[in-house]
Amino acid sequence: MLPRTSQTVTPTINRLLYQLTPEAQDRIFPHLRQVYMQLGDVIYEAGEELDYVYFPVDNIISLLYVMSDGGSAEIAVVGFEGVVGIAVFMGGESTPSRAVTQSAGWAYRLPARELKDEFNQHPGMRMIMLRYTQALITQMSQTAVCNRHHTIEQQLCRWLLLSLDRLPTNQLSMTQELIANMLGVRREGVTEAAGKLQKKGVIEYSRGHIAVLDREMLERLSCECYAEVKRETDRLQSYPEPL
Amino acid sequence: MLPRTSQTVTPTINRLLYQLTPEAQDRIFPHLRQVYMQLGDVIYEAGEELDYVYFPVDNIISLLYVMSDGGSAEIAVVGFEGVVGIAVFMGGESTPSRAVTQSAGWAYRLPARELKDEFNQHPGMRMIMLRYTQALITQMSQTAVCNRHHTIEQQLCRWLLLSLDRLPTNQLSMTQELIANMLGVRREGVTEAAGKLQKKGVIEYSRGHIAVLDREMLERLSCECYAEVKRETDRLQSYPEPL
DNA sequence: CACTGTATGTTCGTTTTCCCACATAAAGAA
DNA sequence: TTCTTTATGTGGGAAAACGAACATACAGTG
Repeated sequence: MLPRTSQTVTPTINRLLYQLTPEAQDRIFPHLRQVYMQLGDVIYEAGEELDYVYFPVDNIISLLYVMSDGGSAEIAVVGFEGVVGIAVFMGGESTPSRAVTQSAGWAYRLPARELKDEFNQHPGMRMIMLRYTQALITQMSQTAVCNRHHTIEQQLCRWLLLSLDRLPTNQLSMTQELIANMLGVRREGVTEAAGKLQKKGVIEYSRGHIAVLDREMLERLSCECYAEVKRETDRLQSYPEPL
Repeated sequence: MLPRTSQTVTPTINRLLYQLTPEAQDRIFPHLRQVYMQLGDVIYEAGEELDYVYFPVDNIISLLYVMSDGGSAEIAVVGFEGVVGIAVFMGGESTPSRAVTQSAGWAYRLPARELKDEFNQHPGMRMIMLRYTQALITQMSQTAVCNRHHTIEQQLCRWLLLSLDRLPTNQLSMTQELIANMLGVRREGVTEAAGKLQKKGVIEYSRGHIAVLDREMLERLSCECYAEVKRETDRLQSYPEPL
């Protein structure tokens, strides 16, 4: 049996939706619909036009880039702090990446049209979405740097922390094979890194389940990339002036 | 003496400024000022608030991420097709990356305030800026993937092509040391890759000067990342409907 | 219970890149 | 010219990651 620790966050609603003014909430909420996403569900394919955007609550979506030779790499993850489908308001309508459910759970679905209208007509929604987009850009940049400079073990730590921050528990349902796809490395590389972490008592895992036992240690073993992204995301989502 | 080929593009004005409606141009152009940037000039530091944004004309700006241990990696380049300083309208005011002049030349400088006002008040400017930002996101994502999966030689080809597309000539003034900083690899790695390319007759170089002799071959030797970014950027900057 | 599919562990040789040290050579300054 | 700085070339050893093949071991199914 895998041990549990007290949860650090209990997401009940999406942070972006929460930040909306009451008036904006009155306009938007009627169009929201709760949807449940299973592990592996593809939210959208590369190049696909989006009919809906999704505001995760307790699930995690992975933005994955898949190359023509089958190689892949995760460029960012989205949880309750963000939204999936920024191409809707950025104007491109689609992106070259794929969005896959990395952790099952609930999200709010909003018709693209509604978001677009609110975005175009109300500076409040615009500011929230654009600041989040900048946070996403930061995450992508940092991923690029991380891919260049850090070891698989460091990246695994970063990845676990990113997931942990978006989940209500310290438990992840995820095989090493899938983690390898996200990090864009071989499965064996993840096995080795995970083995080391387990030996150190940082995590415990078994057949698709990972429990984080020592989060502090995990942060120490991670590269600076995790903390950098977290700091910048927090900065961008704490508003000095009221909306 | 390094040979020259006919130039493929002759940037005379920035593409984003060019796309503005005549009315928007009337509002914006009076605030523009031409500035010359020397190789190595730092446009802004990580975390620095921006007073101006810059629309390159025949120069190239590199968005560089520098880590605490001194390691670095370029996450995107900006030329006449774009703008430096998206944090101004994205709302963050600053980014964790540094902007450095990678190729000397002229750019238009615009006070951040003017851009912000136009962006907030006119959908035309908004659409142009946001679509460009999405193109930039694409470039960053692709860089992340490229860093993970491709060899130094492939990445060097991609990098040369990105630069070439933004210059009026086939000549680059750039040492291998600097290229190594951009790619986030060792100088020796670049020396080796560049040596191979020269042996193949694709490029010719000498002490800080590189001439591309066979662009077609360069594209063949590059990974798919170059073509992907170019295609998506072109898509995002060709507007199906008029502004 | 045995069976089967899936997740993880392990090994070996190879490739790529890294780190370090030093050699060579061109460009500019004195 | 000579000296110095800077750019590039080269080589040896180490580390990290890769590719492939195979071993083990758990979980769910019948």
